Order: sequence, then C-alpha cells, then structure tokens
Amino acid sequence: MSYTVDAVSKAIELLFLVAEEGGKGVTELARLSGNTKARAFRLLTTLEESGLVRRQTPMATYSLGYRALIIGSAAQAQLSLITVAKDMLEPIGRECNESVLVRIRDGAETVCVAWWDAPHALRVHSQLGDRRPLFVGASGKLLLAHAPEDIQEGILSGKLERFTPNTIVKRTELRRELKKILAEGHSTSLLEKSTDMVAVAAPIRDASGSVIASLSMTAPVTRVPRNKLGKYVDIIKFAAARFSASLGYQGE
Amino acid sequence: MSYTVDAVSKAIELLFLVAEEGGKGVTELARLSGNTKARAFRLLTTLEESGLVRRQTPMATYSLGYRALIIGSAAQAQLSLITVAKDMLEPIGRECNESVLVRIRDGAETVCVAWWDAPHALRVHSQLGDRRPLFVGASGKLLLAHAPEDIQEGILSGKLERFTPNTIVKRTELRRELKKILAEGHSTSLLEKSTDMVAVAAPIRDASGSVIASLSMTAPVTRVPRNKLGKYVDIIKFAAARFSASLGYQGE
DNA sequence: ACTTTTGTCTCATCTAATAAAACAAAATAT
DNA sequence: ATATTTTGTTTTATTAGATGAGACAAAAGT
Repeated sequence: MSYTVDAVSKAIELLFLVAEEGGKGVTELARLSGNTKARAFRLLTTLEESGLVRRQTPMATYSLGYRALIIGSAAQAQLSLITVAKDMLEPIGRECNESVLVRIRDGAETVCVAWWDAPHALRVHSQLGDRRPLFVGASGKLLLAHAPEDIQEGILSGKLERFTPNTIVKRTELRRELKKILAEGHSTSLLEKSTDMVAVAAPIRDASGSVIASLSMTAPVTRVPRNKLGKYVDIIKFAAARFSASLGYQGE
Repeated sequence: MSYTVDAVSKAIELLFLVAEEGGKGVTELARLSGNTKARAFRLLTTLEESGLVRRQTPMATYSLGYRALIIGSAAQAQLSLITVAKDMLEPIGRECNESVLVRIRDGAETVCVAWWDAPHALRVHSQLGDRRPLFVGASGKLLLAHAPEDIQEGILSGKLERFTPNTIVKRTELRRELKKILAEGHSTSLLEKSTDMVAVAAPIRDASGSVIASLSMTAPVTRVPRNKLGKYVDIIKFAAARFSASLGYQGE
C-alpha cells in the first residue's frame, strides 16, 4: 500500500485533464478520467473553490483558473533550473548569436521551460510549455538518451512519426543515434523536425549528477549550414557544463 | 453541506503553502497548515507523485515541481485575459512609450499576470507573479474599488502600511479615493508605492461586465511629471475599453 | 553519548467519500 | 410549441478508505 490519498490523486488527474483539454463539461471530463459523474463533479467543485480551475457558466464548462497561473510563477521562482536559466540563457544566446532554450522531459514528450530569442528577423519562436515528441530534434533525442529504460522502450516500440525526410523513423538507427549521443555528450539535429532548422543540444545535470534538462541552440539552416554546426557544439557543451555547475554538479 | 472533498481541499492548501514557502519539511508544513504530521505526509506524498511538488532529499524538504510550471503555462494559454494581453499589451505600451501591465486581484493583494516593458534604460521591471497590497498604487486602488464588500471592509479595517509620504493611510481618505475611482472610471498614483514612480490604471471587464483586472501604465516621475499624467489617462482608459471588448464586454 | 527533532510507518476506528439513481435545467429534435 | 435527449446538480445509504495517535528509526544537535 503506497502512501497516497486516492481522492487527491484523482483530483490532480482531473486538473491535468483540464489543463490538456480546456472547455469540457462534467460529463465528458468524467468519461475521460474514468470517474463517475458525481465524483468528477465534486472533485471539480473542490478544484474550482481553490481557483485552480474555473467554471464558465452557463453550461458549466471547465478551464484552468488564475491560481494555476500563480502556482506556475511560484514554481518558476522555486525551480533552480529556471532561475539559473534566467541569468545564463541570454549570455549563452549572445555568444551563439542564435536562439537558445532549455527543455525538460515530461513523460514521452519534451517541454520548453526557458528560452532566449535571438534578435534576428528570422528566428525560431519558442514559448514556455511548447511540447514535442521525445525522439525528434537535438534536445528530444538527448533527453531520450538519458531517459529511464521504460520510457526508451516505450518510444522505441511505438511508431516513430515522420516530420521531414530527415526524421529518424527506424528503430535501429535511433538506437545507434542514442548510443552516439551518450558517448559524445551532445546531440545534433539536421532538419529532423522541420525542413529549415538545425539544432545542437547538450545535457544539464543537477547536483546528483542526473540529467534533468537539455540546453540547445536552434537556428535556420540558411544561417547555420551543417558544416558550420561544429562551432556551436563546443559553445553549447561548455555552456551546459557551466549551467550544471550552477546547479551544484561537481563532476569533471 | 458543500460539494467539496475535504482531502482535496487540504492537499491544495498544502500546495499553496509550498508555493509560498518552499523548502520546508513535513513537520513544519503540517504545523503551518494545521494538519497532523501523518496527514501532511500522505498528502505531500500524493502531490509529489503527481509532480506538482518535489521532495529534495535528504531532509525531505518540499518545493514546487515541474508539473506546477507546466500547469502554469497551460493556464496562460487558456485564460483569455492572458492571451488577449499577449496581443494587445505591446501596442498599448508603444502608444504610451512606457511600461504597461495587467494585474488581477488575489485575495487582499494584486498579482501581475502580464506586462510589457518599455525600451528605456530606466524602467520599471515587472514580472509574472509580482504581488503587492490592494490599497496602494493605481492598479491596487482600482481593483480594491471594484472588489467585493467584504474584501474592502477587511482592508479598511486593518492597518494601512505606509510605503512613502504619499501612501494613503487614512481610512476616510481611502474611502473617498475609491468612490472617486468608481465615478471617474480610472485611478492614478503619484509616488504612493515608491518615491519615484507614477501610474495610471483603468478597469478591464469580461463579457459579464465585472471588472476582472486592471490595465496600468507606470513610469518614473522624472519622465512623466504629475501634470503630464492626464494624457496617459485617456490612452489607458481607451486601451482598457478595447481590451474589455476583446474579452466580450458589450457595454458602451 | 545523550537528547531532541525529524521523517516514516502501522493499525484499529469511524469519518466522510462514494456510487447509484433521482432530479432539474438546458439543448436539441420533432 | 412539445417531446426527447443530454446536461449539470442533489440526495442518500453504504462501506471503502482516510484518519489520528502513536511507535519507530534516522538524523541533527548538544
């Protein structure tokens, strides 16, 4: 028996459901979450009372509330990864003269948690909360390479969706790529996610030494052709090491 | 009997407590939240399992987790106030050529939920989640004027902390000011919160007509002396009206 | 080495969350 | 308009499961 309170787990599950799919009613949320209508109603009412979700009348459709926003900003202040990123990302970006961002793994996806946009007219526009699959792109593959076995197996046994001609969709090839990423300590992407972008990523470690995030640079291929990518590998790897040091990582 | 689930309310209360005071242990959180140690432990373990909080070992100290961050970014996407602000704030700011921001009321405080920084060397630096009391400054007083009676009474019966010589600390004066704000449809602040800033605020209304936020402009008094403030009143009032219209407000 | 304080765990008790079903209020169809 | 379906909301009796108290262990402090 684990030390968790079922009603709370179910309520949080419901909160995440509302986060993913805002604007749904009690009946649908109940169905999607596998709760009875009565339970879903009571849990949602409780969440509403706290301000985490709010009910749009009429028709009682639920979406996230302002308290969720506030919790999010408090999290930004408490997560050292984010506070460090706030200080370090801009200098790193200026060094690259390209957009840089920090992504973490959330299940089988990566999420952008911090970024700095390069001041070019043509640039990648990133945003807090941007998601993408774990197996494409420099940071995706990097985080996949450092993910627990079960996550890796989950990805490798599922279908690998093709985004561009360069997307790695063959299992064996992806496995080889992951091995290479671990050996070299960085990851690159040439037009894997979209046909005009390249990227470089390196691991960010916390005090315990485990990889908690990726630091990546991404730029249009027209500005950074593949033979010029090597220069950025060094910058990003070194910057990621400094980043890790700021988080208390002692290794090398 | 209200339709809320007690365990869930208590868990969320604990989540908010962790948001306010990160880095505390089970015993202290239990004491602060009025729960038994066993209950606090179980609730925190449940929150931890969901990723909303995380436990720093050793010493089991709790702080917000990445899921809180993710929920926050989802909330930004779902709250129309925020999405509208993302589009409208920059043009409004450029029109003023000063920093502009949107604040909401949270209990007896205001919270910054969106902002645009003017590109001056000397500028107000705002941030998501910035808090301040409800009775000082242009947006504070504006939101107080539109707050429910019990909130107003709570503020007016408590102590009004002085921040500058210009802070309104007399009840009767504050009451008069609130009445004036309601009558005129905007609010101003001359050096009330800090000795070098002035501000103008106007109400943002949603489709139901209730005031849900304030739109304000704030600038150093050296750039906007008090006799030049009138110009901004018009800009901000008009901008707030457009803002409200974007949120579905039909009135005038 | 001792004391205090912390986090973790067990267990019997009874609160309080639950499912099911009735109800009401919309929305949709006829 | 009226009937029908689908929604959200409320009640109630039942028993699952959350609870408080306190034991325990592992640190932290003295």
